[in-house]
Amino acid sequence: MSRSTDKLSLRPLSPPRNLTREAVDRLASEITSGKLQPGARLPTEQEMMSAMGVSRTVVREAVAALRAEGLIVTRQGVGAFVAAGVLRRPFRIDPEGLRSLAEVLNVMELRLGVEVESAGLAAERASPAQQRAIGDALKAIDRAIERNESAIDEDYALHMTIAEATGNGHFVRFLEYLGRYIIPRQSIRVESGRVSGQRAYLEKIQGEHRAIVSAIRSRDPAAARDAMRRHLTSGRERYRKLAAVEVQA
Amino acid sequence: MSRSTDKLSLRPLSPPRNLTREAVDRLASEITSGKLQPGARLPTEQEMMSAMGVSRTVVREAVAALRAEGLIVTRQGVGAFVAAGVLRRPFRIDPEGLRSLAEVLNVMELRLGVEVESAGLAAERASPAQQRAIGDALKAIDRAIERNESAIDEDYALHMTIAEATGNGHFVRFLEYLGRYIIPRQSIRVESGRVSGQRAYLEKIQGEHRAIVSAIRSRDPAAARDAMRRHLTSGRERYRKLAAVEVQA
DNA sequence: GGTCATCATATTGTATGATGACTATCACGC
DNA sequence: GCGTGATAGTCATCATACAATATGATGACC
Repeated sequence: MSRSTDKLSLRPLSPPRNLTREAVDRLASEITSGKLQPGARLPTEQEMMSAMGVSRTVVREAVAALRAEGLIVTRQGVGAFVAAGVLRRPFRIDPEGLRSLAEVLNVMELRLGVEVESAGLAAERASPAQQRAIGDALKAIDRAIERNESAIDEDYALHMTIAEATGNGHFVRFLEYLGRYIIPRQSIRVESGRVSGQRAYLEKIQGEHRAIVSAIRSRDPAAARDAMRRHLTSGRERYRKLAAVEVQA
Repeated sequence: MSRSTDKLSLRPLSPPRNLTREAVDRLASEITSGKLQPGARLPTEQEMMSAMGVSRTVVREAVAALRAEGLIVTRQGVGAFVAAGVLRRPFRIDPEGLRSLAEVLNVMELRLGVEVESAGLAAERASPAQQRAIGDALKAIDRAIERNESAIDEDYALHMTIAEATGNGHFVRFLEYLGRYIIPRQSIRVESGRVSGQRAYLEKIQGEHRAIVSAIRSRDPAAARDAMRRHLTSGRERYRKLAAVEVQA
């Protein structure tokens, strides 16, 4: 830590230029830019080799990568073709972009939209068993607070149980996908914060949780949505303040 | 067409089992099953070769595919490792699953959550230029209706402009991803429906659009959210009825 | 004239060996 | 202890060869 290189900032240098990676990018851009229409045939491996000046290994690995991403399909003895469903590429959030506070907040906004609807649908549809699961998840957070734990996992579990109560698997999967981006960061604050304040903070959050669950119990979608919106909005504010403190520290 | 092969049910044979594909599946299952924890090191290429009895070409292509999917990362001179963000795999909706009406409705629900929030944020944040773009998109739909067109593209464009007005790129990208799943189907109805009813139907939808845009213009997030919710909810109902008719036909 | 077997050719799939580049590790000298 | 250099392990790339498959042309057969 005492090294003087900290302030030198002679980093990124060059991103380790990797031929395969380069080839993948080039081909991908040809496709996504529309130069190669869906169904169109790609150049043969030989042509790509000479065109890009690389060996067949590189070309084949690039093709394998694009095939894995679903961008192209290959047929032995025939050639490689742009996949018909290019437009249906997976939705993904670049983890690298999450370095900045703004990006994290952006993801939280997306999550908010999904979770608000999730709470509303849960209020409409939750089965008795699901209602029970939600109640159990709520109690689990209580117990974790009692044990003076951060209750991160239990918190995530509650949101997940609510998503499951929508009966719509997409909500669960989307939250599984997004949740991981958001939750871990929150642990930073709890761990680094003063322990005395943590308890009060968790109690406040738990109050918001109770409002959500209560609305779901009474089958009031509008109230459930409002409660979830308040919960996530204040959570976003908490995160924003925390991050601001961290930056200046 | 008069051939009797129609009833023979000669299945498309077996999906051409190629070694690379097989290797990818095997490795991927090792990872997603948790046998290989994030950060764990994979066997060396040589070990995988002898373990699976394939050539290095196959191993390397499999590794390239997994790297493209973000499941593993390779470091030259060191080895291949399970990516730290395995849990953060891309969110994707299996197009095959969309055959059933229920699945399409499920996707529409997810979209509703995102778009409702999108409208709310647009009402809060839309810049003058973005407000203008939204107004233009609305007028474009009017003109399309005037021309007796289905206005599918213009409809999609309006939703997109609203998403852009959130200033949050994730909303745009998410809608780009989801939109394609939903919109195309709607065209079926319009095209197959009686033309006389189409006009009235489009006017009704356009009324909903106007309510959304008006709320965004007056910077009323709650009203914008409500209007968008009504629009998409009734859209969902329309689709449900239509699909029910189609099935029995 | 139409159908089918056969062949030539093009292309992707797989195998193998060699070489270069990068990294971690450890012995060595200071 | 700390930097230095040698060394071995590993992935990255290249080159070549052969196998498997698809396509179109050609010709035999009825």
